[in-house]
Amino acid sequence: MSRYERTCLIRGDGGRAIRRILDRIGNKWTLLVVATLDDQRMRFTELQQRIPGVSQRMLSLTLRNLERDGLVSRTAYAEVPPRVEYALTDVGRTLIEPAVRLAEWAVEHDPDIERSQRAFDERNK
Amino acid sequence: MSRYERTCLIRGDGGRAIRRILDRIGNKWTLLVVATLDDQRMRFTELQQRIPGVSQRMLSLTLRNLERDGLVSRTAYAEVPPRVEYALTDVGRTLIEPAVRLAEWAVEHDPDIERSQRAFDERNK
DNA sequence: CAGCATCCCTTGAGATACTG
DNA sequence: CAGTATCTCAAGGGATGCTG
Repeated sequence: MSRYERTCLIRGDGGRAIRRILDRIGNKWTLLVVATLDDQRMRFTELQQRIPGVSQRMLSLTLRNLERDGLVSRTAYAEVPPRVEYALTDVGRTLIEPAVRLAEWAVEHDPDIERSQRAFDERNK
Repeated sequence: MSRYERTCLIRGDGGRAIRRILDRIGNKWTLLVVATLDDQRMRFTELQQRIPGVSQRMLSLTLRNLERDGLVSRTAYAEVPPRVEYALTDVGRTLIEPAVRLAEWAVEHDPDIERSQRAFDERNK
């Protein structure tokens, strides 16, 4: 793939492709939920325990959006007390790979970036 | 790399790694600017023309943050009228690869996702 | 247990006007 | 040309309380 073709994938259609995905995963909790469910299917409360800092409200909203997008499946069992299990779908699992690439980039270049920020702030203070 | 190790890259440190990168690139214009600069170094106005919809203010803010992070270099020439050129740094270029992966994922799975959304909305209307 | 409803505050981002 | 300064609005997200 040429350089032009690569960036066209991002810039194509006025950037709508990249916008759609960032609108989905760019928020605070989505990728954390997906990564947590990669281990195993899980109940609501367990998910909340494994994701430090997430509120009931935000976990609920995040899961509903993921279900709507077809990345997570929701299974409610007719029991008392209620039991609901969430799991990644096949499509949801395919998101892990590019997300991990991004995380690798973040971990690898974070020192450079922090150094650059300090230098910049020093120059412009 | 095991499944556990992969997702730990995302979830590690309470999700701070993924948060840092999403705070950087998750906004509306950053990846578009980076992708546009992948072609060639470019002046402010040219950049604005090539990125449909970006305002002067947002382009300015986006470029300053990218410069602060060390992903974009800014070169001002002492001329009248002023000329300023922006270009990707070496670190900035390394971001293209994972970003393209993400865009590929978006393009590939967008039909699935839109179908899932319509079905979800139909069920819950 | 697994949530929804409400309130509130902060941030992202657009529009407009001005400047070295 | 290449920005900055203000203003404004909408969305994201936290805290709290309630419920089938």
